[in-house]
Amino acid sequence: MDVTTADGPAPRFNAFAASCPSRRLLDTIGNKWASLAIVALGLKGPMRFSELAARIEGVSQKMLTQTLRGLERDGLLTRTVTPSVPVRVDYELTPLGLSLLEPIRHLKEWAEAHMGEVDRARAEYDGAGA
Amino acid sequence: MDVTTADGPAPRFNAFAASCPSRRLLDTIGNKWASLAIVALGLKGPMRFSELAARIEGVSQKMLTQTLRGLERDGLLTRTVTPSVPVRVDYELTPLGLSLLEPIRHLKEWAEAHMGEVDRARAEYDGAGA
DNA sequence: CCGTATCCGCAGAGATACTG
DNA sequence: CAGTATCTCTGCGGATACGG
Repeated sequence: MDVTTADGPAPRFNAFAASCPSRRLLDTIGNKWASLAIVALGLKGPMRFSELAARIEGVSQKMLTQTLRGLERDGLLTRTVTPSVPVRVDYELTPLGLSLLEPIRHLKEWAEAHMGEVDRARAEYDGAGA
Repeated sequence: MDVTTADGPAPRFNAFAASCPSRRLLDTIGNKWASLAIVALGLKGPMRFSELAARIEGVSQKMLTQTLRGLERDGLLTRTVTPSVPVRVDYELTPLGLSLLEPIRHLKEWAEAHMGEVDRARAEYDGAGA
């Protein structure tokens, strides 16, 4: 989709432009359902479609399918279809997907440690404004 | 949207629901321009509005203003207005904002290390599909 | 120089119903 | 059970013009 940047031989990574890998990563894990799916699979191991749907609770079939497809495409998880009478599909993190749990954990830790401050700052800001 | 989690004593953080702090954090740093602004300020120290606009390059005034306001509201940066003849406004990360650079750095490192694999997986997936 | 206000277009999220 | 297809509608994001 991104044809904006010509086609340089990926000279450096520190670009602030859209071609930066970090930006693309944020598009993935910054996505509401994608991060939840990754964390869910990371905590519980392989899961079926309906398990994930129940676990995340709030996601629609469409969004879940779309999200999982994207993650599969990115090589973060595998999709295994067992053609039994009721079809069974299992999703499992690849090593690559598992490795992504680490930075996500750091994010989570920061959130748990500091979101209280953010809430306070927000309340104060809103209060002062009003 | 049930209000069951109205004001509990923050029992656990592992919720997959929207009330989880991690989710809210993702809303912030998952935002295209917010992360770039934070990283820019982290690398270069205090910056003026126009500096940021030039640095990020691609952001509109509206989006930049909106983003910076949001980050200010969250206590991640400070906004200092110097009422000179042409108004001068400086933005600077707070300690809280600086601390956020750490998990972001982890993300960046993962991206630089693994986005190549993601690209390959994506190419293979697309190729096999077609 | 910095910011606000307004309008508009479009991608994406959700609900629903159907197929294998 | 898992997934696709279709429709609608919100609201983000961009361009523009104006104010302090």
